[in-house]
Amino acid sequence: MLTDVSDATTRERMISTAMTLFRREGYQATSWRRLVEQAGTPWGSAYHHFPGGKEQLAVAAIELGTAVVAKTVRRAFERNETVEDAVGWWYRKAGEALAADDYRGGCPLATITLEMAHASPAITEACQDAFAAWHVLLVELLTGHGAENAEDLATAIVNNLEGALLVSRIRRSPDPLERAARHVALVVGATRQSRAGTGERG
Amino acid sequence: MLTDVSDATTRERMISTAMTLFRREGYQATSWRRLVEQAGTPWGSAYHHFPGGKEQLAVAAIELGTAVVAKTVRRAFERNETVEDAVGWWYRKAGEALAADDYRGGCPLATITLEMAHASPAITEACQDAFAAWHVLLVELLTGHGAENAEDLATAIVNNLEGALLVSRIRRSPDPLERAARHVALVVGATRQSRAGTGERG
DNA sequence: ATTTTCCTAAGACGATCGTCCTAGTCAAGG
DNA sequence: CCTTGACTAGGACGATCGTCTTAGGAAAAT
Repeated sequence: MLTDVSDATTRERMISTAMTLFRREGYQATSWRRLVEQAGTPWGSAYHHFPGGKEQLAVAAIELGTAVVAKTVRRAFERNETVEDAVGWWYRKAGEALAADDYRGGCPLATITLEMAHASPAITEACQDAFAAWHVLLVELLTGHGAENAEDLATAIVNNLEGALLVSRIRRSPDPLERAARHVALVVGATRQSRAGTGERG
Repeated sequence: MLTDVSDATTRERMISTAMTLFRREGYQATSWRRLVEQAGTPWGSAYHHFPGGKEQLAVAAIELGTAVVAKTVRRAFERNETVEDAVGWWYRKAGEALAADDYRGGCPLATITLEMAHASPAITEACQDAFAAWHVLLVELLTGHGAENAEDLATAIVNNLEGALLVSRIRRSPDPLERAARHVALVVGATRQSRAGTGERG
């Protein structure tokens, strides 16, 4: 009853390609036909793997995007001791990915979120879950690293990244993202001062 | 030859409705037919007023959105003395408009920016001009109000608003936007402290 | 060998899209 | 009167969309 390897491969390639195309061009501009062509997956299998249609594919792609971002966040806090360094690493990684993709990418969920926020309940819910998951994860990591007002800080970190990704993308420049990284690092540092901590990086 | 009143009315209604629909549902989901139906303008006049097609309409709608936001920013700095109050007023206004529109709206340019950033050069350029105009305007107003690092501050203000509008919209809650307002006010205040002479302590 | 199950090929289907076109209305200037 | 120009009604056009269907092929199970 477990899915075949080949089966999972076709399905996963569709989801992965969907995430990429939704990120680059959005939901509406991504058609099944162009997706299967880019993914190299059989066109006849679309509604076999996704009987719920394009909407179901989108939900799966959103869940993948959620996991990918969450993984990046966890890695950022694993490889860096202070909150400033972790957030800076995360933002820098996002900027590098954006530039490497010739400013076609950005947040994997931002475009589809704005497009479908009121058009599809299923997609809306998936996007809500994504942002909620990121927020909870960030609060947990921030608290674990001794941050004071983790709720406010997590919101600010996500807000700044989303906004900076948008502005950097349309400007085709890493500048807004880099400014955002310095901005958030400064805010985190200022917050920590009130806590009278150690604040020395290894 | 100046345009007729009736002529301008039809054209302007089309542009205004386009701005609203592009903001709510994006560029791809907004068709000419639904637009003229909503605007109450004649369907046969679409390519008379916009021979450049939907793309030309979009550019006009983006320019309108640019002007509308710029007007709000100017008003914010007219009605408030301090930078904190001005930005807080702006953010609060954005949050009220978002909630009043049942969280369908947000930034009038964000969705179309993400959708068309690589699909249409004309629309891309219009969006670039918009963000550049906002940035220049903000730097000018911030500098006029005695802010120190106006470039960084303007970037942070726009980044936070764009991100907060996205997150508030998908969460259907004013909370991220309100947190962003407090966040920016705090940052502006902290920046002003350093201008008084006290630098970093540690 | 035969049945069952999973997957794919290929396209039909109706709907909707952006665009364009032609005939016609209407107001103003001769 | 007639002419001219701006504007509109209404639909045709080809393309593309998401969805669904039918037939067939390839393993796996019996």
